[in-house]
Amino acid sequence: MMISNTKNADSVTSCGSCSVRAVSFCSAVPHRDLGVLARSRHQIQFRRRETIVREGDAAVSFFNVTAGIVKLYRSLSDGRTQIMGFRFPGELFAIAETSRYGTTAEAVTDVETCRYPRARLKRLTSSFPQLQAKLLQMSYREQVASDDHIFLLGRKTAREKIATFLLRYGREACQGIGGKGRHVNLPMTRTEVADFLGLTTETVSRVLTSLARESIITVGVSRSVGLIDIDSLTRMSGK
Amino acid sequence: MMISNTKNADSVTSCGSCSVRAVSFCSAVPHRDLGVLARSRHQIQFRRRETIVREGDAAVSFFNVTAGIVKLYRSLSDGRTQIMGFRFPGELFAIAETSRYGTTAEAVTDVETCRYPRARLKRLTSSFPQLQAKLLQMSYREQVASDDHIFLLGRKTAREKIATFLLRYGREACQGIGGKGRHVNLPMTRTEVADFLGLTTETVSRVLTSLARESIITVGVSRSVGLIDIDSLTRMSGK
DNA sequence: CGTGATATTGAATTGCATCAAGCTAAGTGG
DNA sequence: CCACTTAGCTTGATGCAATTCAATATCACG
Repeated sequence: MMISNTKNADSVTSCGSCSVRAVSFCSAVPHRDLGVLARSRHQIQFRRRETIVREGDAAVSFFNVTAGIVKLYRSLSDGRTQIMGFRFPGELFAIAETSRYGTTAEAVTDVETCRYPRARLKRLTSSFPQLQAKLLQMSYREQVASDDHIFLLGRKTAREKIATFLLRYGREACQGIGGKGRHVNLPMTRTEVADFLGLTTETVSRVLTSLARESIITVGVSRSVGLIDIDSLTRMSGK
Repeated sequence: MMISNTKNADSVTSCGSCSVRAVSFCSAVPHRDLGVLARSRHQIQFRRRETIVREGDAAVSFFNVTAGIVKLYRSLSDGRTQIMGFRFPGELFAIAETSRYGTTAEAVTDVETCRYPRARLKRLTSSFPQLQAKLLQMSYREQVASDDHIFLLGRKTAREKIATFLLRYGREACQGIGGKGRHVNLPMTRTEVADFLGLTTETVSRVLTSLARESIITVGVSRSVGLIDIDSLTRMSGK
């Protein structure tokens, strides 16, 4: 069994040939300076279910996702858990300038990241002023996503929540997978979907089977969902 | 009756003597360059209930609150409304780099703002690199607040929501008002509280009277609330 | 092929919403 | 300055969407 959290020589990628560079914050670093960036980061992998950073711990690193999906969440001692959001390849997490991490980050799938010391960030942004503009842009985009999520949690019904989720994350999570682009393999469990949408697993399950009975979706094995009637889903997503 | 939305000569403030400068984004502009900033902005007032920007409109300006409170919200055609957050003096809104405003902004109290053309922002940030760092810091702080709100909406009960709100916004909204620092005059209506917390006005009212019966708070006239047993409130806020 | 983790389904419960009055306070115009 | 008006707030009765509790079913994996 492979030990995780270790650099795996096979998978070390140079920044120049990185698959997420185009969409990631590193796109703000000029090509000829990528060496500076590469020297600042460690490439770290995590296996599904592994905790990457823990809410409340001293915030020493920030991360860039290069492969896989990360969830950011908070839990109460009584077990109530809310997932604030997911991070996909090219997205950053644990970057807010606070002394302690504000959320726990956990690998939803096997994940590859670049880890940077936060202390290095100041030096990087002063070396590459574009970087700050890029970080700001990414932060604003996150804010828009948070506002969407706030509306969903505060005012949408279970059906609307699920419809929104299937359209929004189904697509994002599995671009390029499945026939006709409307068959998605959800990477997250029912519990994770529920903890994201402010529901229970039972309710998620019930809504999915009810949508399937109405032939709006199909529910297959291993978290595959077919989006049959996207128009209905869109209408019921409450937009 | 005064016409709103007009510059009122009496209340024009120079940036140098602005009451919110210390805490606002303009603190990143050196004192000797405040003239540049002042020439970029219009000071605009809004009366309680006035809409400042409308969701979906072309995003031409961003605003800095200098007095009063602004709410940011989205509505569905069926009337469901969710307030994403409030903006207090020194805070920015409508600044995310999108072509259209993502939320409606409305004055909760009489409000004074500085309005800037978005087109000017690029020039300002390139003139004052500190500004970008400040904007990023403010954006991250907002993100933390959004995460708090997401948890509240997704996982807290009505009582926990109200307790959290009273502690968090009661204090913030009325610093310096009232005896012993624990008597707050909520500036927002029950409907606004409800639309912020994902509840109905009736539930807000019921929870408040129930907390009053338990002598945890007192509910007075004109939205004044006395926080009697702050420890109980803190415990029940679900932190 | 068995075992633990995930997912579904059913029945009962409940927290909050909805519907429906009434009440209170703050304006507003006479 | 007072009666009228209306927006805002409270309270009560009832309904229902989603949770909770409890089995069972199915999948993934060694």
